[in-house]
Amino acid sequence: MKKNALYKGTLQNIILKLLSAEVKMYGYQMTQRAKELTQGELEMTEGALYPILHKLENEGVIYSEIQNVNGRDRKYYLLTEKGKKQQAKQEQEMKSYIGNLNTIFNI
Amino acid sequence: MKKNALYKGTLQNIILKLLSAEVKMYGYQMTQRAKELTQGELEMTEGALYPILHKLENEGVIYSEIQNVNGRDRKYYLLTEKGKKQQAKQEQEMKSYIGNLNTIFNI
DNA sequence: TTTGCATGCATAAGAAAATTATGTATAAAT
DNA sequence: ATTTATACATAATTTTCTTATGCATGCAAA
Repeated sequence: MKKNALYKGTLQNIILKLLSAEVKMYGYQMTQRAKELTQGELEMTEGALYPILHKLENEGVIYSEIQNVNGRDRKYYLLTEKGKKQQAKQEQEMKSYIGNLNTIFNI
Repeated sequence: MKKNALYKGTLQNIILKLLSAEVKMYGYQMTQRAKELTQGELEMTEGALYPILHKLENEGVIYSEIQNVNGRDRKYYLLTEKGKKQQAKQEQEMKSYIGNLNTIFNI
């Protein structure tokens, strides 16, 4: 099985959750945070991450601010008001999903 | 979001887990059991289910027995020895996965 | 000092894993 | 009689990811 196969379909929700827990985050930071939260098990690839971020920005769920740190540009993302609502909704769906998995795997 | 989007990548594991909890199961029965265990949230489609079953059978993870019940044929599936080992392994991966999701969504 | 690794963003091509649509067939219910 | 539930199957399409590639900077080790 592919390393991140189980996370298919959950990446967008994870990204929004990470964003909701901070004032702002940049892409690379999200990959690192996901990795540390899962003890290295979830390695978000850039090929998956950046297209999702661009799509969310196009939908008005997040917006970005370029910031220069130590002579390097970082693209920080923040939730919009719409995004905060959507995040809360999707978090509930994730909790329901996790509950269902617990039900199934604790038969 | 698509109804079963979150379950993408976990279907095979769910099927094996369901099989491990019974002596044998047939396809349609799996869709019904998945549905009742999740209060109707997970509706496994046949287009997803049957190809997975055929693949698992080709790999020697499960085997099948046709049985006629009330004048109708049912194709029952059972785990092979190899399948039982694989199921146990994948169940551990699922528990780790569920644990990681809990970590992320309980920040 | 240059070589490699980490940081940082981005996109294209391809693969994987589902959905949707369709087909066949029987049993039970309305 | 007609719809709904049961039961299996596959093809076409879509979604979502991986892999590969490209560009660029900072830092540490050799």
